[in-house]
Amino acid sequence: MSKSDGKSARIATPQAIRGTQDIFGAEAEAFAFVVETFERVRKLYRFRPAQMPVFEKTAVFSRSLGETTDVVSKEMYSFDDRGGESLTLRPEFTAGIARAYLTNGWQQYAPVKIATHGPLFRYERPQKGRYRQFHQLDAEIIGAGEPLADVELLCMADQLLGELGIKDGVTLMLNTLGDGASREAWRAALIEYFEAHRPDLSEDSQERLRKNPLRILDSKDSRDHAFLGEAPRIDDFLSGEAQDFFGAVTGGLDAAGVAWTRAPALVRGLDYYRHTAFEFVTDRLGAQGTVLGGGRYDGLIETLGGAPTPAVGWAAGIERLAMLVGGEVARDPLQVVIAVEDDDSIGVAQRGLSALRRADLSSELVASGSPRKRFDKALKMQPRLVISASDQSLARRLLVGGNDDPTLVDRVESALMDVE
RNA sequence: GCGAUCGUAGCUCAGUUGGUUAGAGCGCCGGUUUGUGGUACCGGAGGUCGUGGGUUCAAGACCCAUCGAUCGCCCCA
Repeated sequence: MSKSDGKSARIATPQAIRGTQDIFGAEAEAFAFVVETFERVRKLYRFRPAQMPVFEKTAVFSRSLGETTDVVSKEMYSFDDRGGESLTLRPEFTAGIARAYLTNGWQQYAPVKIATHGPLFRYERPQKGRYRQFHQLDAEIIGAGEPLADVELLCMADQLLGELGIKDGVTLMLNTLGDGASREAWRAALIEYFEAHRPDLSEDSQERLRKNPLRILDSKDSRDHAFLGEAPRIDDFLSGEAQDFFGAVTGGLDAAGVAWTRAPALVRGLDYYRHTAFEFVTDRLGAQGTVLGGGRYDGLIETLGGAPTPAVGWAAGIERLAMLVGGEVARDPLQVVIAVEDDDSIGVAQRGLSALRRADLSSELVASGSPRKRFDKALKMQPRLVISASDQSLARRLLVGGNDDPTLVDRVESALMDVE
């Protein structure tokens, strides 16, 4: 076969799907750090681990999120399976957890604190910190109607951000949407108010007026800003109970030493939210400012056919948290490298490598390339200790670094005791 | 779904108003040197210039389309 034939037979490498990511290197270290930190904090707050399927019957999401929301109407990955049933890759955690709570009888554990994390899917235009397959941390308390639950969740979120070392520049924006009656009265007043100014609103907000009037409040269009100051405020529609509830939440946060800022225009995109709504926001991620968000969703379980059940929860984008953590995450240090400086010593090197790893010492072997360059190659890997394998022994050792853990040498010696 | 910017070795980038065989640094591989806190020198491999059309005697460069990335809008974590 000629050379040109070989070229024409070349196989094209399939591309990754738009909006998906291959995470490696520093990004992967940061990602893992976020998940590990979440797991640790999760245990401190005694949230129970749970795993839900990545796909559900489409109704799980369409019913709970509302048919008209953008998420349901144009952002879901839905498909028919071989049996003709419409399934959907989960665009969020909450609906699936609520479904699992009902179908598995988790009521018996109520109030139950659940934490999970994993991939979510939304068909959106990708940009910084926003992907079609993205990953979230999630914490929920189901079956608890007390403001104490809201406070616990917020404390947990605050501590998580603290332990990730990213609290600088991140603020907790807090609001209440009131109970169902408060929320509806406020919503009606907002519609009436904005309807009167309809012709002067931006095109987007005219559309919002029809689909999601609360969202006009955080419009970025300057044409809308003139009307926001005079707009009806939720505080004027709160029932006594709703006021007390919010007061208990803010009081609890103050007692716990969690800083917060009242954000009267903060609303939730999804209809099932009541009472507490919150977002931890930053100005360091461009348009994707929300780093963690959630609230109380007392109405959700009913929309899935369950008994009225109070619940609160939050979710946080792992990619966004990882970006804030940035390059501050170091890889786990490499403890030992064995440089095989002549090929006759490969056997003793392999025996030594196994012994080191069984002794819980992270180790690598350098046995390829020019033998004379292997020691330099080992040094370049920045281990704590380099062992030279030559003349069929592991005799020569070099500690790398000034402030070494003296026990490392002892551990290596005892691990290698039977090798030579 | 809308608008804008950008796609050249593994990575970061250069490539003049279109003009021979597309370059550099880093990284990788090999040789020599050094003989151990990351040496120095020499050599080598590696590119359908995102992809497909078009204009032209001639396209990495210009035009169109497409795919992807980035930054906004929308939406949302």
